[in-house]
Amino acid sequence: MQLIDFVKTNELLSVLSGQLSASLNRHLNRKFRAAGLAITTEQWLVLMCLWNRDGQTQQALSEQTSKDKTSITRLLDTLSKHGLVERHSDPADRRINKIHLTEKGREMENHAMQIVKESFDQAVSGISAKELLDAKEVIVKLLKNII
Amino acid sequence: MQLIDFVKTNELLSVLSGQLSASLNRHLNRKFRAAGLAITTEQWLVLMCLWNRDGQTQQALSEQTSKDKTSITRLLDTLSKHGLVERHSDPADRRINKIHLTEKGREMENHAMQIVKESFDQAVSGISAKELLDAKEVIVKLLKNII
DNA sequence: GTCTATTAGTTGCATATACAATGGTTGGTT
DNA sequence: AACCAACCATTGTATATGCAACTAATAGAC
Repeated sequence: MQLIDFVKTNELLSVLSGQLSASLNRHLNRKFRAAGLAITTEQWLVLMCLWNRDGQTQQALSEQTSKDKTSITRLLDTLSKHGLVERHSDPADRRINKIHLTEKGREMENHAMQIVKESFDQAVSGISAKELLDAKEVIVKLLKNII
Repeated sequence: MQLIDFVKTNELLSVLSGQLSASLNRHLNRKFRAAGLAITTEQWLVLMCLWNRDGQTQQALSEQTSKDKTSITRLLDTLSKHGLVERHSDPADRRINKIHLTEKGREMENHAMQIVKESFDQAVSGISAKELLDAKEVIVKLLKNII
């Protein structure tokens, strides 16, 4: 079998998942922008961790988001530049930064999550809960295989 | 229902798909590097289009890969810098660049596709063909919903 | 107590991505 | 022929990402 055929018939799933991820990101980014929210999907993911529990370390954010700690450093640079979070050095362990939402960052939660919900509802329309659950399980299996 | 709970229970699929895509990319990038192949997953996707049919326009590559044409311009800048492709201006329509593989770019096909196959086999191990097919169909439905 | 290993975070470098605006080119309309 | 709309590609700007190498601080071994 030609390798190119192998890809055409089988491997598309990984390409498809990339396109799905990119499409979802683009879609949500445009929704945020259209709503006047100056955040990206990636920033939203970090903010969501903080809305869930404020004052986490960069390491913890890195683990929850599955992003490299370098990416977290720079995402927080941007969020900080935009006045949504602040780094507070921990006096008990000076290696650590505790990341805290600003008032502006806290206020953004409801609006942002409303946009996300609308975007999600649109994405899953016409797809049954069982289909979504099954797909989710397959994705989790795939993820475990390539850790 | 708190929006944060909504995310925890339902919306994870889009976050998961992002993590799957990022993980697959990282995994394949590392495999390429370990094999001494100086390409990225994104570059491989473009090269695969050209291995399938050489001499395509940037517009065509943009459509096949679902990437912005700007991204294609810059991916081709990199591929060209690395000596894997060449832009040939079309004399019949000078707006168009026809993208051609170099010898080096052509030679890379078998090795790269072998790496991809290994990576794919690892990712799908223990997952049935039906599960993969079903998941693929759900992904396609999601994609259609957010075009 | 000192030395070493580990941990947290940052910086340098390369790559990838998108949107907006721009430069040329072509083709259809009049 | 002149004009305008549509099209292809590029550039400017901002963001995101990862790996390697680094600094600083803590924890553990002896």
